[in-house]
Amino acid sequence: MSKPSLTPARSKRVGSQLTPEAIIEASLRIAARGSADAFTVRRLGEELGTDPTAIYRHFRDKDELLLSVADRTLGEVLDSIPPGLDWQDRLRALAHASLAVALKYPAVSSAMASRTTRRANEFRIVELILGAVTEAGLDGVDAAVHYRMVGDSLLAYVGQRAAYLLFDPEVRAADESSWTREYRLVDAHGFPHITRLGQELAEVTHDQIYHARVEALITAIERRAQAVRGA
Amino acid sequence: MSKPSLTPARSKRVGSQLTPEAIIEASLRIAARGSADAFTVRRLGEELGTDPTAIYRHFRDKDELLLSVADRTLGEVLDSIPPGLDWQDRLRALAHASLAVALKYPAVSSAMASRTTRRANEFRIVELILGAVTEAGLDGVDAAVHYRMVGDSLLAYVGQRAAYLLFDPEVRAADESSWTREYRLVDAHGFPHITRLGQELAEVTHDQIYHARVEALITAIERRAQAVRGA
DNA sequence: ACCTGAACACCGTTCAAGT
DNA sequence: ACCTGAACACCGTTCAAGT
Repeated sequence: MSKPSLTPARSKRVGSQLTPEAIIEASLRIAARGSADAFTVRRLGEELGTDPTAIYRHFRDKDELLLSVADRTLGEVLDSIPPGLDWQDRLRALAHASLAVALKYPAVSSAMASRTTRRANEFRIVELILGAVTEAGLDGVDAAVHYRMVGDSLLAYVGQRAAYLLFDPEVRAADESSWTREYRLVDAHGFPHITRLGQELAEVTHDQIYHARVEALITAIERRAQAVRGA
Repeated sequence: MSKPSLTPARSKRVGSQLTPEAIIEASLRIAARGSADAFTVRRLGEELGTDPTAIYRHFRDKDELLLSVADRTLGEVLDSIPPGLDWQDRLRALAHASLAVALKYPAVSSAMASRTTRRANEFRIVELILGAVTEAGLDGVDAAVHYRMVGDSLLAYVGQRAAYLLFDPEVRAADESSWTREYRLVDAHGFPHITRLGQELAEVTHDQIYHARVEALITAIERRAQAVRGA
């Protein structure tokens, strides 16, 4: 990672001021490098060609910057959801886009798994989910609770996947191989199910789990809507 | 946090050696203090009355210690699941116990949300979930995928709740109040659903969301079992 | 064989000093 | 008004030195 000889890092900073916009974009570039490049204040200074502490002139602290950066990634999620879908496919498209963006910017998504940006694009996603559960037939408390179920679950899922991407390669390798190593060595009498399903457990894919988790949310909404209609 | 005058911190370390056991127990005591006391190597040294680096004689690194500590907390989860429940109630009891233990040791649960301990108590929990989905009527790939759906979802959920507990009080306060502040100020024409459901969104409880998320998992298993029986 | 403690390579953030 | 850079209070981990 030694500097190339021409420009310091990116824009020359030709007398021009640093802007929140430029800081957010530099953050996205760093985050997009995944585990290869930690998203730190010092690294951000390098990327911007300024002193690391210069960002404190534009953001109160790193957390406030993170919220702004995260809301920008939510914009990317929204942009990739096509119009004209029914509520189920709208939620499927949201899940798909959320995962893609989370894997693109793992440091951001991982840090946001328990958080709220409280910014413009988050409002739009909330409105989108509320529209979906409303179209499904829910209202009032039911709509609010099922919105939170969907929103929190998606956030948790993509955050879980993103965090995994950020671990040391050797930690990840050890976790990944557990189904073909530690779990294959368990006592057959004490653990009959693990023994019987060893092969299948080792071969489960992220895609299968993703599908099961997303469809479980949709089914739950359909179920509740049916119960409400029946009453 | 100045030392009291009598004993250094806990056991006197009366010539006796440090043991993995003592290190794990000290870790659990620190983790149980929540955000009041960060789970760091230096803090662990204080708690044990030894030099912080002494633990490297017993664990390769902090991650390996974390896995051992986490597996101990899984033992607490297992101990609080009563016998004799049908598969649905067994999963409900597992979810309930997992959340309770995660909120008791937030630093551990938060760090484990994307991880595997690959140790004894984890094997027992996997066996428990596989037993439940088998009793529900699933087998082979279906059993494996639905086990992962349940296991990963519970881990993500309790990790999400635990991580939230560890944030600065002011960060948490800002996130919590968003439903009564930022979300109440959105434009009514651009965000009709948020506007209409503002009150309900602000009043949703953790309990309601937890219930919806856990029941969604159980329903998904029931659904798949019905589909398999029908074929 | 195990523990100590200095040291290293990192973090986020503050604040006086520069322009 | 904004950026710089030294400094502070932290991290996890290594390694030579002690016992």
